[in-house]
Amino acid sequence: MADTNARRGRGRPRTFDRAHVIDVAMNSYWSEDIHGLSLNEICRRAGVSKPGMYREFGGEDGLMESALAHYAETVLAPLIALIAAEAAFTEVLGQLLTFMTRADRDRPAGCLLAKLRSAPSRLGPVSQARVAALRDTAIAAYTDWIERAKVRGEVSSSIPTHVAAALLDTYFMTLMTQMAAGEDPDLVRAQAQLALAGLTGLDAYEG
Amino acid sequence: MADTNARRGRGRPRTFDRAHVIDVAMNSYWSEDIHGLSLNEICRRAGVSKPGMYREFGGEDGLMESALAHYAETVLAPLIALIAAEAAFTEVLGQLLTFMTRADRDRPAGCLLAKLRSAPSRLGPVSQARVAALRDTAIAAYTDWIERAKVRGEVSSSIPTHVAAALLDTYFMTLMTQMAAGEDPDLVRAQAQLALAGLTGLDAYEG
DNA sequence: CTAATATTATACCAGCAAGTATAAATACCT
DNA sequence: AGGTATTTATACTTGCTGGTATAATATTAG
Repeated sequence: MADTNARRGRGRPRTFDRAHVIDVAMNSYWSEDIHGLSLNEICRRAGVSKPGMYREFGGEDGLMESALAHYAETVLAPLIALIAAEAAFTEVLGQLLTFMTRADRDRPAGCLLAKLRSAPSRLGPVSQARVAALRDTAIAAYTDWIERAKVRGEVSSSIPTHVAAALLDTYFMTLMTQMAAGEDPDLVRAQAQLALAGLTGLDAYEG
Repeated sequence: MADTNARRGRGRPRTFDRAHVIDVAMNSYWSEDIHGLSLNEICRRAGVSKPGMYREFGGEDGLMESALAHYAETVLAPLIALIAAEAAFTEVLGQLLTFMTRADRDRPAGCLLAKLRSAPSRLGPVSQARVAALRDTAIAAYTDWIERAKVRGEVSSSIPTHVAAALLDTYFMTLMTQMAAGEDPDLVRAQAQLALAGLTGLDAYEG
């Protein structure tokens, strides 16, 4: 667990806790305005010197990429797994919407990936590459999801898969941005149900 | 027209062209990354000194608000008028989508209001207030539009008006952000048609 | 006990931001 | 002509940023 400093050799013993720094960075980027959050400030919060940060991550870009990678592993991966599961389309969609519009006290509102995607100028090349890769992963998962649902007749085959996948990607990002902005979860969810009703062919408000 | 300096009195004659400065600022904020665009740079582009800028607009906040107000008058007002017109809901919606997804060489891609709304930390209090007011205006226009369409049976009365209005607001902002990001206009439009199909009850891809 | 080495922490650098003090310039009025 | 009012332009301040040079510190190897 906490033995990030297992290796013993010559030289001054390491006090730099990589995992802790990544955790601080992830939560900071996740919960606050990215444009107003400097590397200096993260160093302060993590109790780490700036040269240490550069030694470990190579700079702001590397730190951001590491934070995003950690976010993908711990937060995004379970959602991708849910999408890949064999369950009814509307069932999975409902679970996703419920999860995304839940006001969770433990974790920040919104989505770190959505934030970084809407602030590309703030990202270095490494972070941008990771953002693009995560986006591709998501699109691929949506594409597979839609195609499976079409086979089952849960999604109309008249809707081009790439359009449906793009809409899921687009709207989930929008939804998480709304949640990050503190908008009313009920209204956010109602909008999403209406926006995504076209996928299933059902009216969101019928019956 | 060009007589912004009509008044003659004592003192050095004014060379500061307010309308020109607002035009430069509007187009700069509209077409470029707001977080990377400094007041210094706009002064340079408009050929104006910084003290002159402060004298005229009070600072960056005032300039931004003036640019946004000019945008609202020249760009947004015609769209609001279109929405307020008495025409079939799907007809107006189609015109709006066509207009918004058109790659116009004359004006920058995207929407200045959408940009400012997604960068609230970059805005001063005056600009923020104007953004909020414009949003309220838009929501009111959407609300009225939806209600008129419901009376005509063009929009199902089972959809709460405030949800429909919120979705229009949300999705138009998203759409314009996508256009500003240079995404494929055809895909952007297809997504929008799918996302808004639930309003009219028609499948976007049926027949 | 010394030398080599790995890590830390302090203090610095250049660049750019928003905002302002101050002095020069150019007009009208008497 | 000379005083007064108004605008302009130069140059400055302060504060922050990402990034780095340098010196102190703490360990192991011999």
